[in-house]
Amino acid sequence: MSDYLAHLNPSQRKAVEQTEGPLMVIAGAGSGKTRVLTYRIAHLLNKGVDSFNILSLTFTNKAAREMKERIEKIIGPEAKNIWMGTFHSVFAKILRFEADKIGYPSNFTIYDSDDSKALLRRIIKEMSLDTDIYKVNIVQSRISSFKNNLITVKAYNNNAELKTQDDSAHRPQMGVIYEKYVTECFKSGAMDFDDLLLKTNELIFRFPDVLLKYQSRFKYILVDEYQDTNHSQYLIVKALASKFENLCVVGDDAQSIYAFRGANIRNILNFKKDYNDSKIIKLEQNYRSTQNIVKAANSIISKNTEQLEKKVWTANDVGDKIKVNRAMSDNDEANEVGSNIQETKNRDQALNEHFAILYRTNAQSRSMEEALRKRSIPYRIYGGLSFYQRREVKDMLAYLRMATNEKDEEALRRIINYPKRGIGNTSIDRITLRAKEQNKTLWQVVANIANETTGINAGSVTKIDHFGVLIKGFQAIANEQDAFEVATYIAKQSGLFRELQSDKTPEGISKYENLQELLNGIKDFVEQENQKPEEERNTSLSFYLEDIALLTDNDKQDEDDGDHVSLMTIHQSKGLEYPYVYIVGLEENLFPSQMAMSSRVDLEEERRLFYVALTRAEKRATLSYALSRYRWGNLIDCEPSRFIDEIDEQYLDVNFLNIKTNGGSGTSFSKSNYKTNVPSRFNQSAQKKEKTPIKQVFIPKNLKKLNPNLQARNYKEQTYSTGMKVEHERFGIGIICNLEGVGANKKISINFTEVGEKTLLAKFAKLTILS
DNA sequence: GGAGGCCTCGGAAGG
DNA sequence: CGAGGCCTCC
Repeated sequence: MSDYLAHLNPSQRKAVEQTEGPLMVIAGAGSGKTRVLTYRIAHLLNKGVDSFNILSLTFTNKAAREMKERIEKIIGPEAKNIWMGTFHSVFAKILRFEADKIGYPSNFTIYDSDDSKALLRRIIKEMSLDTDIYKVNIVQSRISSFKNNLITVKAYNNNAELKTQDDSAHRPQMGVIYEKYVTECFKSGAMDFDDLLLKTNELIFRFPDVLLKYQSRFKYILVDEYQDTNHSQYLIVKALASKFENLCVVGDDAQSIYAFRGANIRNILNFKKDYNDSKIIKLEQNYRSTQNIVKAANSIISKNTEQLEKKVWTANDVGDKIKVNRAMSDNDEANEVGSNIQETKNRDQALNEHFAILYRTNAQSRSMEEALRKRSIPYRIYGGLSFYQRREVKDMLAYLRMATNEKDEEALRRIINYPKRGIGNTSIDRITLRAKEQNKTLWQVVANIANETTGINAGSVTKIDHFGVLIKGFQAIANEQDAFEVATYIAKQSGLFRELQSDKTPEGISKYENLQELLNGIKDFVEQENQKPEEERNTSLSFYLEDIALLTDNDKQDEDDGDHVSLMTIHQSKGLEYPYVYIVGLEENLFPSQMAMSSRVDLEEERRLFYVALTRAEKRATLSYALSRYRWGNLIDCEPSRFIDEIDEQYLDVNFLNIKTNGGSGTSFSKSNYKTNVPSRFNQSAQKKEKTPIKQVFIPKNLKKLNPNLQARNYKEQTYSTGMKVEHERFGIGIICNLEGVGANKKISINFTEVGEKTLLAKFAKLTILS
């Protein structure tokens, strides 16, 4: 390992050797960033730094894992002691350790965004708010941005500006929703992803001794993809590094494509101001791409106003010019790509894995997929629904969660009636109401249902009681046996296994297989733990759940990695490289996205996205657009993207004339063209919806659900006879013309004045007897 | 209580 | 067009 410095160019070498003090490395695309990071850590250890004193933060598990593997290769098992992981996983670990200080149990649940959404949906509904205005996605991203900017509920309520924003977006209840959401999460012993950062901030700012402990421990801190950090992450890093200031951040402002989810590009642009005696090293030599690609990419990114100055260059061949293709339709475009891949494979003897097709939106994958399938070219689509987000997997995990954290309300709601066990919405609403009245958790009511006054009928009480006993049984063994034994037991006893096994549809079979796969994963986990020395070993279910809470699809390792063409969104392609890259759908309103057109800031992010796309290519890049494409079932006309015009012509190989349709000289957009006076996209969508009549008038709809008395009245058994005049909520007035069956199955036929004859079940037809 | 039809709405995505 | 939440109807 001693000659590792010889593998580096002068700037890379400086970045590795400059170990003391704040350092920012601006790493251009393809400039050997990962190499620098790994060698830097190796160098620290080589110099005698204790591996326990190093903290290395990344954004994805994949990046963390890869780096760990590479470092292990260089320095051996010593690498295992380094704290290396994503922001979320590292701070979740610390939070579990210090949980009691902020009032959380150490086995707190981590709510994923589906859990958060379900909770928010319920809160909005309970408050009887207009769901067209209080859209879950908007509310969620708003709360997320509060948290990522350390705006607690209290801070929100003291912040006139934010409140005004929400008021003018017709969402004056935002603060109340936020407050309820936070309270519910806390009651459930749950943190969402943003909490992992927010609570870490709370922890280190409220408890100086805790901060000092970790400051002293992490003498050397490295942060990868610094341009993607949000404010919350920025503050944590700053606090932890403030004792030793041996902080090395690596990033590329030109590749910042996550501002939309809160990343703050200012963190990288302001590094110099934040750390007085900081050094900045630029890695400008690109080892990946041809000259044409590098220069074309530079010519695009130069259109952005705000960036750190750097000159990315390459010593590689000039290479082919960038091809621009035009197609009549999305399918034509896909066929062109398909046949082009076929030709290239034949001519250059390229493998499938040398090709990537990149697009702006996932919906574009379908036509590409068809074109490849037609030619029998193996492909793999990346992205889509992650394994852990699949319904059947989440159902199983919900059982496991209930077994370890009984307060977890989202988990309870998910499984209380799945598989079907006859506990319906009415019962659940009554349990909810009782829990509210008694200030208990749902589980406390469920677990003791026989002694709770809920108004639930005896039959349902028995069913709920059975459910409670079932879960108690799971809880009892959760700490006694290892995760795999517990999970297998739960899969059988809960009825989940039976439920999925009985479904013989293709989807059902695949669900069953997914459940099996989950169990296999748990088995692997247990086996891995068993290989560890006894004092480090932890095969418990709760430890398993902590382990996977922060995993995502890409983290499930190497599923059949045959030779295939890769299809993915540009966002997913970040950090990857391919000899041949096709960037498709270069059309106005698609790329740049329609939603990014109204502000310069958004448009610049789209442009950086294009920069990322182009710089994935090593040998050849091909751009294409279609003149028409199906979007949501409609055929629409398309115009070529302004981004094509923005590339310096000398690097382009345009296969037809007249691509410029924007009225002459393509590069002459003025700033005012991009910028209209739309204050924010929140306001925008609210204004659009203003005409919608406000639903709040119909409050009773929701009240009824929560008020057992009202509900009971409707269900009261009534005696009907033929000839009676009755009124139905929806069908209006009618005369009973026939009665059939007895008790619960009694059916009533009614001849309604307005809608004619209907047959209804007596117990559900909410009839009022008129005469 | 629950199966199935209706309606709505749609960005990119890490943890 | 397609997925998923919601509502209806038995």
